[in-house]
Amino acid sequence: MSNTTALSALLRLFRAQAFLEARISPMLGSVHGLSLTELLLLLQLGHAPLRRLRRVDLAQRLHTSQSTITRMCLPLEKSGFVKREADPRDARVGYVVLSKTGLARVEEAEKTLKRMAAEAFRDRWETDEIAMLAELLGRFTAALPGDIS
Amino acid sequence: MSNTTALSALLRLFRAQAFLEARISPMLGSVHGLSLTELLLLLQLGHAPLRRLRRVDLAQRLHTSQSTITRMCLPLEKSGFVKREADPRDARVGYVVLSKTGLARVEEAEKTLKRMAAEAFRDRWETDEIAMLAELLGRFTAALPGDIS
DNA sequence: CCGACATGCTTCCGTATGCAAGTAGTTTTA
DNA sequence: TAAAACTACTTGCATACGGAAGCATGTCGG
Repeated sequence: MSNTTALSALLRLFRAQAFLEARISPMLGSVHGLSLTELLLLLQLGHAPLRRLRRVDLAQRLHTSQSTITRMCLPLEKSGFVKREADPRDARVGYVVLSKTGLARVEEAEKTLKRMAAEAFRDRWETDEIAMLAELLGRFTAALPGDIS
Repeated sequence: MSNTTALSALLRLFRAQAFLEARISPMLGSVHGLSLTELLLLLQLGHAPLRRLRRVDLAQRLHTSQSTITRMCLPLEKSGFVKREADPRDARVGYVVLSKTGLARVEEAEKTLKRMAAEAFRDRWETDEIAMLAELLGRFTAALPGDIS
């Protein structure tokens, strides 16, 4: 039954994510002092026009809540990786802008992540199979804003 | 470059997981009163021999810490879904056993999850593509114990 | 023009989680 | 066989997160 296949794919997706996050997150933290979610936030900013996004758009792109964005940005501001910027047209919105140092940091961390991604696929994977996996996974969020890669 | 493809696949995996969890988890909670992680825990027990597992094995299968298992089991015990059982050979280990009511509940919730999985793949997916995705994702954790599905 | 509603963000509170330390029990080793 | 090392589990502490409420601002309809 196709339902069973769909369930298997879903369960394996959750399992693979937990497995990969458990391997990648500690390394990322020890090398660059960034959590995985922080890196994903900075990557979103790096790929956004003018390297800046509204907080509500960040929340949507990361599938998280606005309050999480608010709190995640505090240490990133203290570290100088992002800066706050107001919108002259609408006083409600607060942009999160990636700074120069933030850009440098995210590029370093992206290299590390790229290395670990290659490591995760090192055995048992052909190049076209990795591309196939990326294509299939991309279907879930291809229509949504914020598709890095 | 193959590194870039691997990075894309990894980023899309994280993104797809966040997207799907955001859709599935609230539904699961409102219908069955279970969080996604609780359901995954109960599913592990349901597929284990004698419907029971040591806490340390549960932690390994769910890629989480032992302390999380300890705390997650408390409300599940209160609800009567799981029971504690000692090992006569080794007084250190505490088995977590799925009860009758727990089995019934997990089977209901599994049906819901199966429906939502089918829903997630409803558009833009052929049956063999879903199977392909499941096969590819399974490679990450196929060698590890606790592969449901 | 102004009252009602909508939007963007922050704060408060409850919950979930990992890590380190602590406890109890088992295995290894000298 | 006794001390040391290891294992399974629990607890304390710090952190991360979501949802509801609150606040400021913007928009719409009469």
